[in-house]
Amino acid sequence: MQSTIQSCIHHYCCRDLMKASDKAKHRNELISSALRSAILERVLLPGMKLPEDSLGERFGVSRTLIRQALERLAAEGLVELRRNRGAMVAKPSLEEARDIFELRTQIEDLVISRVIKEMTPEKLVELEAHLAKEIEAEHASEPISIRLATEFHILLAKLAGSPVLLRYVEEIGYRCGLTLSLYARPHSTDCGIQEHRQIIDSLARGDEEKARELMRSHLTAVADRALITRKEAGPLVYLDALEPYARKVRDGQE
Amino acid sequence: MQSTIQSCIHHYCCRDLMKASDKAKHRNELISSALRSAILERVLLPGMKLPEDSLGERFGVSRTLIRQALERLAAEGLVELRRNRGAMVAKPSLEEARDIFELRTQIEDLVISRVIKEMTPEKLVELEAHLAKEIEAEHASEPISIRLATEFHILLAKLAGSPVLLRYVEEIGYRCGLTLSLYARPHSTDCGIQEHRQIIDSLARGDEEKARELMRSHLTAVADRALITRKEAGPLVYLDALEPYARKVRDGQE
DNA sequence: GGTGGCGCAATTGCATGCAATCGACTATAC
DNA sequence: GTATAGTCGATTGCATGCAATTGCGCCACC
Repeated sequence: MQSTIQSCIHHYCCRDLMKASDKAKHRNELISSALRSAILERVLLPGMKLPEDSLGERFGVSRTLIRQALERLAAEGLVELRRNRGAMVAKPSLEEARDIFELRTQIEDLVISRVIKEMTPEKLVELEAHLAKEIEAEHASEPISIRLATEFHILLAKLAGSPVLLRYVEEIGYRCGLTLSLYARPHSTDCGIQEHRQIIDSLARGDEEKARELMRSHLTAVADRALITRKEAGPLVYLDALEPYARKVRDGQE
Repeated sequence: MQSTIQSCIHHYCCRDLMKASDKAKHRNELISSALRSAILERVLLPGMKLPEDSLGERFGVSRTLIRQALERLAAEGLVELRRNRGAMVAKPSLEEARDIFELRTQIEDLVISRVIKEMTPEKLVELEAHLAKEIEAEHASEPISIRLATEFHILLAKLAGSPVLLRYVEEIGYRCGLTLSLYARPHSTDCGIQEHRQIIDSLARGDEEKARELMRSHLTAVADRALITRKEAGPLVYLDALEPYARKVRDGQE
């Protein structure tokens, strides 16, 4: 009796949705994604404490899942985890920030040279569409521009067609986003939409040398514009602004 | 009463060992390190199942810790984690293997240019010492040569003086080690000790161009030598050879 | 008034237990 | 004999509970 329903679901899954079940994410991944977004959108500021209990309550899950998410983010460098003293949003040092940008420059150089080898009209359309979103967000002066700018680079990595490359560009891009939120002036959203524009154009022309050069100077420019002085960390209290992120996870939305 | 002993230890720690307590690793990290070593030393072969229960029993801890370690290794790409179906040592595809080596080449290029800027006689001595270990291991034809070769590159990254760079070189180096164990002939331990020799010499001369060129050709050579045909995965049964690794963790050794 | 030790509250570290899920096996129908 | 449905054992997913650790405030003592 207890098994009939389950069996149906089970066999249904196995037969028709084999791939979907592989794609199904664990809940801890949903939570770490939510926290990642919150960090990149400056809802959680560097230095904020992230106690397992409160987070668990907010997300409607137990500390087990929260801890898994935090541990993951710590491995990515977005969160600092100190033994027996809890987690907090990472506060990368200026030197660390420079190192990350340097590494990013090096890696995205590879992205360009790969993406240009497999460029197609469809991919160009995708890039244009993303750029349009960036421009729109800038006009509305929405605070998600850092995230969108980061996602432009991630989209490039996706189009490069190497999952490995994508994974590292994502991770390093996120870390750069975090450092920007710590060091950059809040509304220096001139983070190079124009430069994204030029990169797309070079890719469209198939001009690899130019595209690589542009990407290199784009990234060093972003770093130079941003990494000047360190802003002091925001309030250490822990905000309710996290609620919308939690709601999405609780409702099982992406 | 219950608190006197604890307090003593506590205050002792706090006062005299502040740094040590920060350095103290969580047990899950010890476990993931142990598993990582086991994978790189071909004690755990690609495709082997890694059930939480058996591992927990062997390491003398609960499934909670094992799972954390596995999750970490999965994030690093050494382990594949399929929903509700457990973990196994990753079996990177040939294409993935190529991508990783390509990325590695790109990153280690940066390592060279940084390490050469901060080269000192002491660092050269360290490099020489490591090379000596490699040669020794080769003569004894010990099976840890893949690990040692990997650690040569990691040592370089350490000497580059960027924790961020070190972290990624480590991770990608480990993944390359894993792919080598899947694709390379077991005793092709000619994995370029001679080439390591030449790289050190170039670094000693301060010849950045040459060193970068050597590193690039070294890595592509390693990849080309190795990534030819795929060996079929070893037995899926799960070996007791893990015991020495487990013992170290249980005894609290590094 | 400053220094050093102790207890307490808050928080994490980890083990355990129960329910859900998966793959394999068996039985039944055609 | 093949194909489909149902069951079972093994294994993971997640919540909960208890013990250990940490930092802070309090008090004594110099």
